[in-house]
Amino acid sequence: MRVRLEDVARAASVSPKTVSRVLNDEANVSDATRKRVREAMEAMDYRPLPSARSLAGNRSFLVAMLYDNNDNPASTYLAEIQDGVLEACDSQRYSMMMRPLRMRGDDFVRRLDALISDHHPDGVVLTPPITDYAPLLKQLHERGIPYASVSPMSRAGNIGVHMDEQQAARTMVEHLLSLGHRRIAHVSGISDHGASGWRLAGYHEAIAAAGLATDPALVVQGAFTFGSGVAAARQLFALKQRPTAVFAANDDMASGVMWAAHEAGLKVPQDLSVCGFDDIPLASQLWPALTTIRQPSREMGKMAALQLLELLRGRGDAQMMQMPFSLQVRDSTAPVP
Amino acid sequence: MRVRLEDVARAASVSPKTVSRVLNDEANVSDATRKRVREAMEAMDYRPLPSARSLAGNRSFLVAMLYDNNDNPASTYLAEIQDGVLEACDSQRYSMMMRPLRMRGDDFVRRLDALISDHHPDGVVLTPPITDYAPLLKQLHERGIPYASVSPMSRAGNIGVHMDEQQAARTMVEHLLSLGHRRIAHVSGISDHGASGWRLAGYHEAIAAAGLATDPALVVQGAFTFGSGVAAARQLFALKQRPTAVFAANDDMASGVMWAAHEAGLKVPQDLSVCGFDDIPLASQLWPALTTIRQPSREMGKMAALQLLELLRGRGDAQMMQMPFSLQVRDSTAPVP
DNA sequence: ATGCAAATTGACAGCGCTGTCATATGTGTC
DNA sequence: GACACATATGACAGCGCTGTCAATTTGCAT
Repeated sequence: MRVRLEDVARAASVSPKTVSRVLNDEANVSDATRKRVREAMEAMDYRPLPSARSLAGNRSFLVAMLYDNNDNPASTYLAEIQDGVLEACDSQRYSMMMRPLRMRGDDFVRRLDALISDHHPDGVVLTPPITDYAPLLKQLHERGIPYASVSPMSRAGNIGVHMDEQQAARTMVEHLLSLGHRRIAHVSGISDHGASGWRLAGYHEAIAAAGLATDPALVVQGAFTFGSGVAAARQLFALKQRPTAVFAANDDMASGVMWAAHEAGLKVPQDLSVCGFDDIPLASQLWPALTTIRQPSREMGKMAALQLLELLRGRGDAQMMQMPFSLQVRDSTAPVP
Repeated sequence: MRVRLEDVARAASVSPKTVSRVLNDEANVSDATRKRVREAMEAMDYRPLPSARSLAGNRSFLVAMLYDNNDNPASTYLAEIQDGVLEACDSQRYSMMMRPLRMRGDDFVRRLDALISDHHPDGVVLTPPITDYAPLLKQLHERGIPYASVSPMSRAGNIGVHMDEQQAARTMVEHLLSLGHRRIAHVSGISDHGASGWRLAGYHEAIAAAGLATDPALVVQGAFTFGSGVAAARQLFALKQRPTAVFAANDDMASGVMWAAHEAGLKVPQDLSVCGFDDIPLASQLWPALTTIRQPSREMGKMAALQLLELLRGRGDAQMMQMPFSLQVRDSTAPVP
């Protein structure tokens, strides 16, 4: 039979309520009693029943990780974040649940409400691209659900983690500039993903800082997919003065650019330098291996979740943490011919 | 304030117990009453509280999806299965939870027990490679936890889905044979993954059926990683009589083989045909695009979960379903020179 | 109509925990 | 030593639902 809180109480010769206090790290338990109870719990391998705790305490010990699977077909990026969030939740004996949530569709609020009513998460972790969707944040506020974001930008008042994508993009373009490139193209992402804007801004910033003129023809809109990278590259290669380097806003599109280069008979990196963003597994498996930006996704998920849990515990010191990126120079970028 | 079962009961002029019966699709409720209760639920947008249901009913409405993240670093394969499982669970108002579980380590049973005691899943979905790990299955039986597998083979008495990997591998090799290849190599996977054995068996079967002698030098052990594919290929290319085609047991290794071919100055597919297994996104993004086997991962996850839910509902008609595979012929395989 | 089994409905306790509030025990002050 | 006050502990109800079992109604053969 299951060991209940009452059993522990009897074993430790205290009231059930005191065991409950120890279980929840509440104040007003003497050190001696606390120790005795802890030992009894340990000895009996006591495991509180989540449903009973939830019912009585009106909290679920559940964190939901929200993601938009519409524009994010089964990406490894999300899987890594998930891994980190899970690790953080486990460490504090919270449960974690993945919940897809399409931004699109007018029944968005209803679907979000259903999600909350059905699962009662104590808090949620938001992942790109739904970190900045206003109706979502508004609804979470109204429902009183705390949240933390894994976000491409820092937003006042929010907690979670962010990586300075603009700075990362700028660093990437500066790498190309240092190799002597002057005609540097950019393939941008879906415009309503925050990330696209920041990466584009970093590109512009670097170009401007180098004293170069911006050529609108060198910026082509993509959609974060392999195919859109191919299409964008074809467009770029058709220019009278084709670029000597292409910076794609993610690795999938960069792969597409490389594919199109093959197709056009351009050798990478001899004739064309190509670089991406994200460092997906594919990046190091391509031939040549792709120069890209690496962000610590797993760590970001973990940190964001820890911030959220901090908030749930009532401690006020949760914050927005900045995470580092790193430039991965591989074989797809080389000095300008 | 939250709408409770009691509120619905009052609105429908029945006892709470009757509402409970309707909620749980139990027998012995007249059609008229059932309809009236359903309408009241609908009108009031009633959502049962999971924790109360769990506590009173001794079931969690939770399905855990178990995976071994040790040899499966953030793969899209798992993400797709997860998607399918989630869809199935949602459709029956069950919750779903991902739980990593390393097979390795002597505290395996303790970790599994902790997982069960902490979350109380009503059932679990097993994913490769832990579908056939005997201590796991034994422990699940002892704890009385039903499970369904997404498995590379059919095991008597188990429920879930399986894909005939041996047949698929055989089909792939037959494709190479039909292109005229006779010296066909195989790069196998980690030996304690069930999948490796079945794919290897399919390879042997096809070779034998074609009346060819098996050459042990043409079968090289890999580890399902890109790097191990490179290493295996180098070994194969060093043979006096090198193969004209390589069938790798998964796409990552096939990519490695292609990389090594580049390195060795061999053109794919002119000088060497290469094919893989799984159809990961990378497969169609490689240049040349990879010929491979596609399995309906998402659908498999969904079906496995539905079988499990069937079992949980007490209906006895849950079974092991066979799922179809499809040969994706792309650009990495061509007639023998 | 009458009796009897089957179908339908309801009363009530209790799942394992926590919130509220009362009680007991210690601590410092003059 | 008497008092106020803080700290520590416990008694008890109840969270929202379901299991058990008893009560009632219905259907059907007589």
